Amino acid sequence: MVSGAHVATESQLGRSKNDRVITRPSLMKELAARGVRMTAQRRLLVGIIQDSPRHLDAAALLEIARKQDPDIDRATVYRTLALLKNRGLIDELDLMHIEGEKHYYEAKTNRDHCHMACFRCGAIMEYASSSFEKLKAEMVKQSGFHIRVVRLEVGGFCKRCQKGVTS
Amino acid sequence: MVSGAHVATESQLGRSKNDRVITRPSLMKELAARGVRMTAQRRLLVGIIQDSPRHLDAAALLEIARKQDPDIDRATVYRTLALLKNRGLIDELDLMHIEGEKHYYEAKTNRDHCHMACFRCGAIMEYASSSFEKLKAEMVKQSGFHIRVVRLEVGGFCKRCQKGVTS
DNA sequence: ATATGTGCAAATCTTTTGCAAATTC
DNA sequence: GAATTTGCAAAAGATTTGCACATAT
Repeated sequence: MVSGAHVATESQLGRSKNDRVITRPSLMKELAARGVRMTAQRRLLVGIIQDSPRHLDAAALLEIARKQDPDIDRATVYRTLALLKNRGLIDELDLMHIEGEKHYYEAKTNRDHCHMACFRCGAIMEYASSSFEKLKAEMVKQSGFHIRVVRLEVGGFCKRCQKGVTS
Repeated sequence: MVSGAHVATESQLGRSKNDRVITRPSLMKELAARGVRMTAQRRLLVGIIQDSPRHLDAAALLEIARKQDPDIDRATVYRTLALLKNRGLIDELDLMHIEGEKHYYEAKTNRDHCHMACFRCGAIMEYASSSFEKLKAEMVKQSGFHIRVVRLEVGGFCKRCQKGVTS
């Protein structure tokens, strides 16, 4: 695939065709495979992250989780996120700090992809392409660096918002 | 330039040849061109950012600045960084949160480049290549997104640290 | 002279931590 | 039953803000 590229809004994630498809392996299975002890809270939080159509920050995740379990604590959310992050099961995003300094999370996908954040409307678009894979391969080859995590984020203005941009 | 790529440690920045050279336009001139009012503190802070061979966080910048002007305040540092960031004159980096949640800054360079952070030794390597430029061009073309800022960061293990990595 | 920038101190926002009680394997 | 996880409450780290005074053009 030479020019293959795919732009997807979050809700379209996984619906494109062939090798452009972005999928998310089951977090639950990955945790089981790693022999991680599962508690009720972990199952709840992991399930929410797995299924969320949008990128959640810790506060949003907590809020959603509390609908199921009002007693769940902020600290548990952070501890679970750390657990998942350390095992490489979720990616951490800033989304160009479009809103505060908090972090956003998403279940690791089969392909690394870029997040494009619109400074005007706040939309987040995802972009995966073979060019990105090539760039990564090139970096590895030329530097000998062993890549664990990649984060490519772009800030600017989406197509719709470009008209009338002043600042 | 097809396979052209350049890996540089921070101190090597700008020393590679031809179109691989990474340079930093003068912040001072850019500010003047934008008609920004210059104060003694701004000159001091901007000069430090311009000349620093390493990526500075707000606290480090403050500390260095205080050697020249012991009265300069943290708030001024943050306000100056915001000014530069808003005008697109500096880039903000996380360096994969290799050390806390703070941000690091660098004067905008003529070419976007990737930062590779080694989780073991903490080294930061920079990587610019035509492939990166191509990827950006492709994103713009396919999505219609107008790019203002790009951030590509990689975490992992540098060549030297790969032997004996367990976790 | 007027608009803008600064220091100070307090506030805010996000994330982390120590510890006793609860839960999992 | 031993080891791990949780809630709570407090702390920590990074950044922002209101306001009276100082500075730049």
